Amino acid sequence: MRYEKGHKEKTKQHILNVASREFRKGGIESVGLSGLMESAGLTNGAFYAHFKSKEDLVCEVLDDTFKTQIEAFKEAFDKGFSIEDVIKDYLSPKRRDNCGEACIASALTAEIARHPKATRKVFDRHFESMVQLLSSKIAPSSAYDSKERAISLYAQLVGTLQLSRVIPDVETSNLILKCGIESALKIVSTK
Amino acid sequence: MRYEKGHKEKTKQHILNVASREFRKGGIESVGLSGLMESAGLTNGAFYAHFKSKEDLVCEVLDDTFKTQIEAFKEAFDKGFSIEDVIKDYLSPKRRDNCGEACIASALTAEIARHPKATRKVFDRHFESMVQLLSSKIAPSSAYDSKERAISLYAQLVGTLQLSRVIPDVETSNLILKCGIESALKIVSTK
DNA sequence: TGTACATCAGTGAACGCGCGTTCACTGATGTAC
DNA sequence: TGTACATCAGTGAACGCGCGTTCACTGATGTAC
Repeated sequence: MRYEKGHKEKTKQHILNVASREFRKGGIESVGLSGLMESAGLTNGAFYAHFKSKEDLVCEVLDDTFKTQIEAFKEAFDKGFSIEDVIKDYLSPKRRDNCGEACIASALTAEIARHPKATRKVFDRHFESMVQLLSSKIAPSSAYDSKERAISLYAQLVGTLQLSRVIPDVETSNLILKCGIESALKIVSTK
Repeated sequence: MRYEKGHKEKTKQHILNVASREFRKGGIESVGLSGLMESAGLTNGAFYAHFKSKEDLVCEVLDDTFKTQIEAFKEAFDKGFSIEDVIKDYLSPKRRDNCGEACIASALTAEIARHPKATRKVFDRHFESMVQLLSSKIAPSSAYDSKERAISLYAQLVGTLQLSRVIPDVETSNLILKCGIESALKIVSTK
């Protein structure tokens, strides 16, 4: 064949990576498929050799990126980073300012809430994994309690990052990050 | 004149109300101006008699709705409702399910973060008012501390409502609301 | 070994459609003389 | 009192443009005989 084995899979993964970055940066709706394929170094027509529709792409991006980000958290924990470290990294100015490389939930939750149920189920699946991972790192009193605190924590993280991004004044924005970290640390600490 | 005095102002306010609801329901980008004007009982061409551009409409909606919602909070407090009551109402299934009538920040923060600085400044102005109002209702240790807790609280509220909306499973979604309330109550309580 | 055909990732023009925006026009009213 | 004109909120067709999607085609390779 013209292309080496696994070429198509590589191309698809490349499109997924480019789409994930552009979605997080500009929102799903603002990304056009022609522009996206051009960014990926291909032409518009090739899109449908890889995906059934734009909504199909959204599902695949959500699945792939969320999974990757949970894996990254796991790796951080495996390397010895604490949940406190992870919180501080998540709510860092770097994450705030580089939306395209940051948490997909912080960028797209509100928009995906308006997508079809099938798409939201993909989100749900990974949300559950994320909560499970976070709760396993929260100092336990009981398993149930840890899960509840993991959910609160995740909501705090997502809400904080979003507010810090919308506020144009950098000092206020930094204060928001600081408050989010403070609150998140309280949530994970045993009392 | 053909129309009674104040007619144009009434029409403009009506367009603002319709736009606010549609923006919160479907996101700003998904709302077309022709459809919007039709929903308001007018034709597309009339739009530019009231607004300079779609972005101008976004600013005016943001200004008007955010102001109204802060007023509504104030009125609730004046009527004797506590901050705990307000939190429970904010994170109720009713607010989650009626996006078009709920908090504009929970619906549009992520999208507005991608809008021009001028638009985000409108958000900023009301965010500061909201924080001030909330902090005045948080049991004080020091004024600064109350402000920080008000910011954390607002981020918790926004993040929780968004996550509860994206999750299709109603039980999980209710659990998210419950966890958000729990965490929010901890933030406002003196310790 | 040489030729005819099958495969298939990617090309690029075209489809109908709705977008934000513009603008000449309508028509009911108020004003001037 | 009657007529001519100004006002102005709203109408509705039209603009160029980019959207998601379709599809006939390309061309390099592998396979069959």
